[in-house]
Amino acid sequence: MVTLAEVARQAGVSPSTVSYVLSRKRSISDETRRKVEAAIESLGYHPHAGARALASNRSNILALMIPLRSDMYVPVIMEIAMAVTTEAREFGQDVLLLTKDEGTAGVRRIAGSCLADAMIVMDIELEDDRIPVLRETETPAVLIGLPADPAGLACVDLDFEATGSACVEHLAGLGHRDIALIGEGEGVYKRNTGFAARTLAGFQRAAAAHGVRAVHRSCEGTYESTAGVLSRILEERPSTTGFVVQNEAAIAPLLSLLRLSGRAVPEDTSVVAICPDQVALQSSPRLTSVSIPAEEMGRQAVRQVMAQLDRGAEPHVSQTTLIPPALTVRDSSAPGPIALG
Amino acid sequence: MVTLAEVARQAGVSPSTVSYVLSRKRSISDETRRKVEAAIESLGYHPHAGARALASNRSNILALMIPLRSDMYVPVIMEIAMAVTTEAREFGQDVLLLTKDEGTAGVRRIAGSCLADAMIVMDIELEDDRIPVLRETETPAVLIGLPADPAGLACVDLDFEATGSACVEHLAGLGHRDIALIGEGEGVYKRNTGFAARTLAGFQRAAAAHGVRAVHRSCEGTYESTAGVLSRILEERPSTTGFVVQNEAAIAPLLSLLRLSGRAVPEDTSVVAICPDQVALQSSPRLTSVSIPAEEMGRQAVRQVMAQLDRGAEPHVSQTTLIPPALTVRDSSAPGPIALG
DNA sequence: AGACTGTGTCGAAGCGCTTCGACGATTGGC
DNA sequence: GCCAATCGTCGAAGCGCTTCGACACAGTCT
Repeated sequence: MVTLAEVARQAGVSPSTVSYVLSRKRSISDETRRKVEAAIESLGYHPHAGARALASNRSNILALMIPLRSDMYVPVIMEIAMAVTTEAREFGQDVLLLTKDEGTAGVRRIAGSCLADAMIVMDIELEDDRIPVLRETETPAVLIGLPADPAGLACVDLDFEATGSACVEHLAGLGHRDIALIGEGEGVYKRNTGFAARTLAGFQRAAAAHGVRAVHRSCEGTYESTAGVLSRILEERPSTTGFVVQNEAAIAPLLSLLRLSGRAVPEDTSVVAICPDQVALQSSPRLTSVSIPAEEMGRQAVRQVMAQLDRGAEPHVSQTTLIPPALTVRDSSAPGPIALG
Repeated sequence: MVTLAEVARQAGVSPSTVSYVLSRKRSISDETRRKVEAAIESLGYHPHAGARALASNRSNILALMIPLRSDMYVPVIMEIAMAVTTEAREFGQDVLLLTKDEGTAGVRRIAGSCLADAMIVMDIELEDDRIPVLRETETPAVLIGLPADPAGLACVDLDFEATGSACVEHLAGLGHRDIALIGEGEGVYKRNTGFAARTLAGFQRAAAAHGVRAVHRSCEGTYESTAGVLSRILEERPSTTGFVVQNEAAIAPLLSLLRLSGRAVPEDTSVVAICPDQVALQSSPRLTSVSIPAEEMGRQAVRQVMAQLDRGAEPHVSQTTLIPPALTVRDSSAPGPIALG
């Protein structure tokens, strides 16, 4: 182990000078800086992380809590994790991986041991029990997702309400007058993250604003469940020509069911999905979709958390960052009844 | 921040006694232990990670280096990462997430700063440049994958050679006399991890042993490339009735191409895949497959690395753990020409 | 010229923990 | 009942770093 003291000796300066060269917290003459940097280079010095954390009360570590097993599409989680890790390095931070199943005890452990300077928490539930602990321990934190009460905490998420609206607006703009939202399973609306409910709200608001008739059905995602949902919709509203799908698992079944029922996509029926680009591109036809901005969310989360750390004890301005949806038009949506006259 | 000293005061003992209660490195009377534990509990004490790392020269952190973006199936990487994290917690360790793109500099940084006690390195290339650095820095490490020269390093991987053999044996046992291996793209055989080459070796060895005619073609995984490979195989060896596929991307194309060419699976042609269970189960028909034992690999890697840490300076017995393949028979393989008489 | 203000550097204290040696208090052997 | 061994506890010395106050020196202003 090469220590700061050895660097100092080699450079012919005192240890504190080396420290100041590294931290830039005091001015250092060019000559001294050069000597010190040369010594660091030649010895291959790296500051001891533990010693640094102890003395400075900063570990330069961000804890990232992710779901252990998830209903969410795994590659999205992975992409967020990678974006967080990459962006964290830009700030000289490392990332500690925690699993959600450590729960509140995990949060307490990290906060109590000063293992990490801050936390980024994924898979946020509406009434997430980690949130009160985060508040109580005063851990700088960013949530990826939006809880019922985000007061005092920074959040980053896709603007699902705008997403719901955007899908409706796209379809309405194409002349569809009857549209349906095929959503997540029942449970997701109650229990979980609230994103589903927010999408629905945006969907309904935009439908009302554009004078479009809209129905919403939750769907378990299996082939059978999707078939049931679809046939019910078509029975009640045979004139339905536009579908918005927010359910990874239901996408493939929906497409093949539409085909089976003789409704060509996009000629007879338009489909807009809310899903990762990868899924939209793999489908046939390639889907018009609002993508899940995984990388953007990861980056934003890190930036927010670093901003919190930098501003230190200053007033806790917790902002919620809702990333505006980006709807990409592909091959699954086309003009509907009105436009066609 | 509650410190060990405060716990000591509250319990009416000296700080060192509290430390020994925690570390169990010296015997402590039951009464003292109880008092100390009560104090810890009531104060919600967690040892300061940095201070502990500094004093004990152990960070209780494992660094996990994973590919940033990968050709590999992302959920497999995720599953390994989750298994590593979960298993690490069993040993009281946390996991630091690094990306492969930090390369040798990343390894040096972690080793030099004592940020982690050991490394688990994924996505190992045959001549991986991180390996010499791992040796040179004497970082305890486990590789997930098998490099050309694993000397002095512990490795964990699926036994791909046995996997290749197992697939052949399954097909041969069903009476198939002409079989083909549809493998990864050209590049993978040269550049990369060597698993493809090992599978091929096992495939060929078993074919020879069982007197089965075997061909191997690499495949880029696109629909077109798969079509080309398949038609070439069927042209040269029209009697081919068994396929082994080691290429995520080629599975779906292969199945639909076989269907198009009028070869029913499994009635006319048997297919065995080497892929995650999830993929095998999603396909239609559900595929007979050798799964990628992601969780097992993650767990094993942690156990190995902890064993290295525990045995400390003792002779460096680096063992390579090859996980035996498990072939699960599903709906894509059935008796071939011989068995049918 | 003297008082003052910056600059650049140093010495020392201390962050919270582990661990070594020391030291009473028991205990056991004879 | 004495000596040695053992047990349970303590005090103190660091681990490698940051950071505060001090200080020497040079330049600026009356």
